[in-house]
Amino acid sequence: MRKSREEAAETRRRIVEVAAEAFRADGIHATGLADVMAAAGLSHGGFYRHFESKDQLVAEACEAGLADIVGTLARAAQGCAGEDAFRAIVDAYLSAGHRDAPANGCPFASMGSELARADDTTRAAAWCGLEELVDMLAKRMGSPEEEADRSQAVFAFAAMVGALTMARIIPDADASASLLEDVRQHIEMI
Amino acid sequence: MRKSREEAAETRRRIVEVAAEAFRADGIHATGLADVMAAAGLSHGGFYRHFESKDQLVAEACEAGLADIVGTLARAAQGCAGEDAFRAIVDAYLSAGHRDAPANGCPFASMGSELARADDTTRAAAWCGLEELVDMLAKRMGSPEEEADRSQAVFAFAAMVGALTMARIIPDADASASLLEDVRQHIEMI
DNA sequence: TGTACATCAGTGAACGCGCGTTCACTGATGTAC
DNA sequence: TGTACATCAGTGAACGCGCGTTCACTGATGTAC
Repeated sequence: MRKSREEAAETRRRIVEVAAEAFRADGIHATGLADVMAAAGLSHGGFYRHFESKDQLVAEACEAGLADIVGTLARAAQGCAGEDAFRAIVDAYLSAGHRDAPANGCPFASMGSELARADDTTRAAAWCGLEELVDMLAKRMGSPEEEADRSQAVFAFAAMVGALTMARIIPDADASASLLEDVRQHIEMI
Repeated sequence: MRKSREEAAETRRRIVEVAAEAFRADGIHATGLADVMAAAGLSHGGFYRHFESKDQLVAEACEAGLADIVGTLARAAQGCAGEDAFRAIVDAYLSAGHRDAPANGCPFASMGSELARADDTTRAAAWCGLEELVDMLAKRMGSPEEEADRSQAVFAFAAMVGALTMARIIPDADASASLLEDVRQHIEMI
């Protein structure tokens, strides 16, 4: 039953991808390795041929989820220049679509409080992703000073993460939507 | 071994209090009922004399945690008037002390992503607490229009929740502190 | 007020279940000659 | 290029453990007369 090296690498990649979705959809703790392996079309016994532990998978899945949202937001800004690009990113992040599809969205909003308790490797990966996201926003702010751009980008991103997290908690659809809209408008006035 | 009605009510109150701390410290999923009951000085078998399910405890603990942070922030603002009171609340929320003591802090920051997956009762309780926190901030903003105050308070609180969540994820102490400081300064310029 | 009995807060053991992890096994792949 | 053998990706069953929940039991509290 041995698979070729390329097939094995593809399997590993698929496990990380599936895990990145499952952890964001259901939470890290609530997602079992058997769930992940089944979603990848494998029996769970083979997990340890690819990873040392669940923690290692969490770290890699976190990294993958961050690369995912970085890509999604970059695509949302494509074709827009300067502040329009900034607005496009904020709009995409604070959209009902993003709120309702955590599995493909921002790991900070979908697993933020679990990441705070994750091990050093995972938190380092999360930090690295945060820097990418902040840089991405900062480059599209266009104020005179670079330092000010970065600081504003941090502020904007914090508001985005908090708003999306709370929009998912609020059980009332209208209240959830108007929270997103409130925060969107204020960020775009920065 | 039966206890008096008052003793039983006190026991119940203690279980909720202890759970509110444990869930915020370690997460909802990672905290077992046996842990909670042991921390309350009880064997875990007696849990169902007081609650129908873990979910019910989660809802009540969420409510208790929110009342906790509302009280803490109100106390922080005591003796300050108008915008000084607003600033005092923001400072307390975005402090290193709050970051390093999640067990007694804001449930949105410590369990935000888990609350998004909680049942309707818990999410309703969380929403209710959110309204209280936003009102509390709004009343201390002092702009001409009440509507504008509320909208700014929502924005400020979203940034506070996002900032604290990320400050807990970032493994580097300096970077964590400067994120809090960045966001604090921007909120106080609103 | 005193007595008889029902109630029920809390104990401690047990339930079935799913968790992360391990392991013997399989057979196709990769390697050495 | 062909053959012999080592490697190892994936299977499926099992490990010990902790989970949420249930239950028989205890004895002090509350209630009815």
